[in-house]
Amino acid sequence: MARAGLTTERVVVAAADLADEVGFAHVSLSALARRFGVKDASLYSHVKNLDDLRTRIAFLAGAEMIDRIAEAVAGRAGQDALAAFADAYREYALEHPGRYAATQIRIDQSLAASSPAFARTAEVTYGMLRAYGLDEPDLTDAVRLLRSTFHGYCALEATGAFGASRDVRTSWTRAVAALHVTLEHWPREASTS
Amino acid sequence: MARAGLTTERVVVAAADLADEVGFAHVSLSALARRFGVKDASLYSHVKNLDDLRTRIAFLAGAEMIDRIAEAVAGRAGQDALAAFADAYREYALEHPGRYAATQIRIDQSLAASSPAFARTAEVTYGMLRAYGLDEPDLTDAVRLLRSTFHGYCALEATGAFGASRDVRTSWTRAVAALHVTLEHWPREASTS
DNA sequence: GGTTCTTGCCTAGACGCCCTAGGAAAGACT
DNA sequence: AGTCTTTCCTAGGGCGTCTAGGCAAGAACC
Repeated sequence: MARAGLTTERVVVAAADLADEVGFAHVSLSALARRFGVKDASLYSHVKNLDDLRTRIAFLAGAEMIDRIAEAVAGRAGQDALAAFADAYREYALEHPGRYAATQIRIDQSLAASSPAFARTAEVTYGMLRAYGLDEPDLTDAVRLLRSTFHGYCALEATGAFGASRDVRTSWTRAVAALHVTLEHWPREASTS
Repeated sequence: MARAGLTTERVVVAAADLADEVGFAHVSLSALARRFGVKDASLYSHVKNLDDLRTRIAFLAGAEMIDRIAEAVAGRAGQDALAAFADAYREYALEHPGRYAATQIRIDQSLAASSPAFARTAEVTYGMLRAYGLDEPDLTDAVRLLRSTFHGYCALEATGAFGASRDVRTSWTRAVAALHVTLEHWPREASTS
């Protein structure tokens, strides 16, 4: 019988595609095996188990996403960089809902630390904020605010939590603009009540 | 054989408790039945199926949550009201991770519209924002920004996405303070570029 | 108090998904 | 050609969802 030519890489990419189509929660080894024309037991040579597969999708998505963001941010600074970062983030989340959902799973802290994508994400994010002249611990607070807003908006938009009344893109643009103003006038740590 | 005394209400509450303990994604009818000392098929008299159960948990959680928020906001205005709203929101999400996760599932728009909790949520939220004097469509944009930040922060905190370095409560307080400033200086629609 | 009716919980069973153990054969290497 | 490695297989157990049909607990009636 001709072999399907599976590799861990191919399996994970196919799983990520499947996630984008049917939703991350509905990714199953059975469905994936069906897609390859293979029995589900065969996949266990390439992936430890379902949890391992999910983690691998998360790392794949994280790497893809930060690549797109880094490219968008390159050569920009200040509000320009922030807007580029935000739009690239949201576009990835909308284009790849399954992959994006994967990035939100709980990942072992030490495992995450060893990933180049995580380091790169921190680097790009903090780099983008450099123009605002914040120092620690303000910087961490600001990053947390940004991540929260970006993720929250995309998550809510993806689940259809926003009514259709007002254009979703416009609200996004204005939210990002508001964040820019917030960053410019960020109260320094000493002034916290 | 003595009956377990199941009702839809009791089943849903037990399911919500189970969700808080093991995570919303791991709520199963089997586990729930086990908890009641009952066969899983028995639950189908009280709940249509797993999806129905999940939706009911979501409505329960949504109602509980807005009750807590409304109580916290009552009698406050401006920054006070915003902080009370935000803290009540976050506390609920942290105390009841499973219930909170349930509120994030996709719910049929018309089904949601018929829920009193949804109307109440809109009422309380828009009421809290009254002090900032915003009109539509700015109001909708502002609500979307608030929801995004609140949800994003809680979701990231819940999945352990924030490193342990900086106190999570402090970052939250400062994020809420930043939102207050943003709302006070919200650029009116006409001035949008 | 007995009879009837409703309905709560049951058994039985189909089907899907996760995962392990062990076997067969395709393709690489000598 | 013979050997080795690796890929994919079959077989099977465990757990989860869900349906169909049955029995008996407890309420409702006489």
